[in-house]
Amino acid sequence: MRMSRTYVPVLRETPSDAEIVSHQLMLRAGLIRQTAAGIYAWLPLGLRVLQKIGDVVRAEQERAGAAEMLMPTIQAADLWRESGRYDAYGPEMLRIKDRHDRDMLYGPTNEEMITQLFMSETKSYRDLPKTLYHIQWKFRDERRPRFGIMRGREFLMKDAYSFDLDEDGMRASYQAQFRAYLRTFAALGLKAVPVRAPSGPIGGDMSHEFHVLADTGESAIFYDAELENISIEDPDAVEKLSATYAMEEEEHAKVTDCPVPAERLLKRRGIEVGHIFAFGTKYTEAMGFSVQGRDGATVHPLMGSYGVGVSRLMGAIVEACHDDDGIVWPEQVAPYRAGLINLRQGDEACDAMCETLYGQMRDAGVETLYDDRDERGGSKFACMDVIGLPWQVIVGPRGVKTGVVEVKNRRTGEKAELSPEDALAKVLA
RNA sequence: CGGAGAGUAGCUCAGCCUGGUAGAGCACUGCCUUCGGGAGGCAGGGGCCGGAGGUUCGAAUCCUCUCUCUCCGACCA
Repeated sequence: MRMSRTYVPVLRETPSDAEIVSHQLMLRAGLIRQTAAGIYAWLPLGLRVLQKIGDVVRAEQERAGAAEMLMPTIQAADLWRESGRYDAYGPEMLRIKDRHDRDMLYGPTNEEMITQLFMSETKSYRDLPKTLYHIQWKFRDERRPRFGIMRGREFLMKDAYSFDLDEDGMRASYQAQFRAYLRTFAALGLKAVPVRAPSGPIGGDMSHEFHVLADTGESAIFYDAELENISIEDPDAVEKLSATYAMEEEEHAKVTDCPVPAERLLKRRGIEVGHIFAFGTKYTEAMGFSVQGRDGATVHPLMGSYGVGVSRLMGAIVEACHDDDGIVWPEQVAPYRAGLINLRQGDEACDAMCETLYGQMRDAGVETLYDDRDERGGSKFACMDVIGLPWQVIVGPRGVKTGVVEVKNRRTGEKAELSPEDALAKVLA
């Protein structure tokens, strides 16, 4: 994409109402703009990142055997009356009326809806187990939205729902998602710690929060240093992680005899990006969903639900991946792989070199953002650094004379003068 | 929802206390000089000073109400 064609409103100054660095940088890099309290528009660059995060999430859900679908954002209040949550939910739920004065709502989550959809054609134990998910916009009318996209009112979330015949099955579904989460966060280049979550009507070991470690995280977590030695490649990773001490500050405070020796107990800050829990028959009972078992008896399937804050993840990634000059995107989610900088737009030789390279990069499958604007070099450098693409290919009159371009790695700052062919190879590798 | 603060140019902000022709830097437009890490000069464009009432000869400025946004706290992917 050419800068001259897209919309990337990079800000030189930090907007005054952005408090944390991820919010500041997302605004400065032209990824998002706020349109109301806690509600954001995703500009071209921001949308690309959002989609890439979604792609990673999808790949791991697919691997875990969860099938993607898509449920609506607007739901009927009657559905929520069936589970009793319409009255229980409180002012966080955005309630609206349609033209016929029917009570509707903008969904904050989808347990009722998935149950209703799934139960209508599911009558036998042979139809289980199943895990379905979607990636959809949610709305929760937070009392106080803050931290930019991290605590917005409207947010993009992956939520999966599992249905099982018995508790062993539910546990297996839960663990499959647990594993998928470990893989997902690792694939995004993040270090995530699964933390035993307080709630969970089923029991302490069936609800976990996943926290991305970042100094600016909202919550403090305590965990056994041993946890960091557990590889997610380990076939028993889920069991081992589940058995390793990790608690949020509040819960940790309640623990009277912590099993971890003081020198092994780490305190870190984290951003909650995922939450999984199993809740059994709560909704299947309330909504009258039962299937017939092998023995002919009817049973209520056991459910679990598994959320990932897709839009929040973007904030968490920026929080974890930036330096003084701007964002430093992990390759998997960078809006483009490379930025092509023409230092002398309008110079015949520079333009020609850039156009050739741009075409070659495209043909080689390198997603490229070409800064073809008539701007000074210095401003293009700064702009590209803020945006934070993994690679920069810099074409200037000095190098063009001798047939070389400069390739810079955004993360390491390493620069090399190379022939265009070698530059392309470097960016590809 | 309690407490605090802010709304003036696209962005960052001054002006308000003490009422009297609406400002600066950056950004934007044109020209010149520049051009390898957010250059310099000259000339321009751009504002119902968040909104509504009030006080006054006169309100960005004082008073009242209201809307919006931000921060702190209690709640949450």
